[in-house]
Amino acid sequence: MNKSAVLSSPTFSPLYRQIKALLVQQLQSGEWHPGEVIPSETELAVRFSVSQGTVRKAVDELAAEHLLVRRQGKGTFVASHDDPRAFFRFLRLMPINGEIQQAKSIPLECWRAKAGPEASRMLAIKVGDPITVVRRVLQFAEKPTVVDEIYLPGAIFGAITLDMLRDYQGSLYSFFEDRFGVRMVRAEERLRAVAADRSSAELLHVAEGSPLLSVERLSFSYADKPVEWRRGLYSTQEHCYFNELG
Amino acid sequence: MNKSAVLSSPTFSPLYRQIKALLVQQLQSGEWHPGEVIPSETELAVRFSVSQGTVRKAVDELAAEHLLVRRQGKGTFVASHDDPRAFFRFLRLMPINGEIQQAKSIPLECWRAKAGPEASRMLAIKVGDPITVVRRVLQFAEKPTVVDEIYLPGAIFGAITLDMLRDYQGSLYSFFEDRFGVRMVRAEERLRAVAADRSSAELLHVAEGSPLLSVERLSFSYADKPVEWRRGLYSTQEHCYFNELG
DNA sequence: GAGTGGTCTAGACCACAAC
DNA sequence: TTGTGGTCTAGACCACTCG
Repeated sequence: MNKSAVLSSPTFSPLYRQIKALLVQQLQSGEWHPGEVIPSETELAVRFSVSQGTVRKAVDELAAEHLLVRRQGKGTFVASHDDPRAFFRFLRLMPINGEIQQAKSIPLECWRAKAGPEASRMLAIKVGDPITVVRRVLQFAEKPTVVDEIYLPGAIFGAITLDMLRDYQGSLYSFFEDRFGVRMVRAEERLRAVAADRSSAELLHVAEGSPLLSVERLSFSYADKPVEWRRGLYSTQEHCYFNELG
Repeated sequence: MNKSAVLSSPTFSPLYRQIKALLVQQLQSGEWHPGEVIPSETELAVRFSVSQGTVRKAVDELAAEHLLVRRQGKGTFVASHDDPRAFFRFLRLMPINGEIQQAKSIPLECWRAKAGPEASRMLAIKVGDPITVVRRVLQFAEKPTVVDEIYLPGAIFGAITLDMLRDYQGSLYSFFEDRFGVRMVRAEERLRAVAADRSSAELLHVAEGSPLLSVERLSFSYADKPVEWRRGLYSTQEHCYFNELG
């Protein structure tokens, strides 16, 4: 194999990154599903005609980005939102006092709409394209704590119904993963403090006008494709948004 | 060197982690200062009697944790808060519209006190131990946006005065680094939405009772030693707290 | 050209999990 | 025992920076 031709190309990309891109492509194409093992490093090395160390470096990066999960002695797996270790990566709310509880999602509404200027900009679709909107409440220990409004491109999630959401056991991202083959890989959140509107105040059992944490999130799938935009209002009476600055 | 004795010890720690620990120790002891180069990989390999690859893996992890910064062709440097790339790692506030501006810190007060139960718990010191408290406002484009109250262990920061803070050009963490040799390595933040009290409302030019973002931060130096606890109130009229969920 | 970090290889051996 | 990921080594060569 003529490596020098590859290595000295004008837009230099090391071999392991090319391997990485191939692996991401496999993940994106749905060849390997969340929770499944991928071929061993030695097999991938043979398949791509590179050394095991090069595959290793590619897998290392994908593991650091939480696309893959390594388990010594068992193999390398496609990351999944079913994995309990992934639960609190996208929901940063924790009780101020007391231990962590599991959240319970209560879907309220689900309807179709056409993308307005904001949704179309966020989701990188055209104004007027179909979108699906979900409204739900999140409870901790029976107490309503978050109200979310979730905007999804209809092209992908057009088939969602309220009943599907109600029947599903597990997190919303597990639902997207299992039912629609869409895995959320990373997200951007923008937080502000706002006053509770009447409707949210009722749902969260707080006074109208009391301070709530507004969390806008844009989630991306493989290839940095935006696939979900949501706005949540968090009651922070008994919970706080936890963040680690590395 | 008898590696097997090391490798098969009951609390197994790979060689590169031991090297990493040694490097952290050097950083902590102040042998290498922020902004300076550290010895080259090959020299460290000789010094520690390991291969260059092992040193490399140790340095890789420290670079990922932002303790070191690698620059191809130049060397490996001790990370510093003076580096513009580090500015926005600890201040996650950005304008909702418009481009990023530089923050301006306005120190208001600086006094000594004795640690109460909360400060002592956070800073891992005894109740009654001396602490230094700083109060300041942060401005963006001349608009007051954040009011901070900062609690520091007096044993380390007892010498701080309001004049020192006023005279210093640069961020507070650069100040700690330059003047006290204390480098903040990571931090935990807890966010809530609260109503503005009278004093903060005046400082931030908002109405009393309007929603503010409360950000409590505990910062750690090397060896996970807590060295700063602060509470900030952020006005999120024109700014938002940006967070990336990896 | 000399020195630094960055990539790639090949091979040996260790730790862990499963059968 | 076998197969997986994890560690460690030694050496070659590439890319970048600076004098």
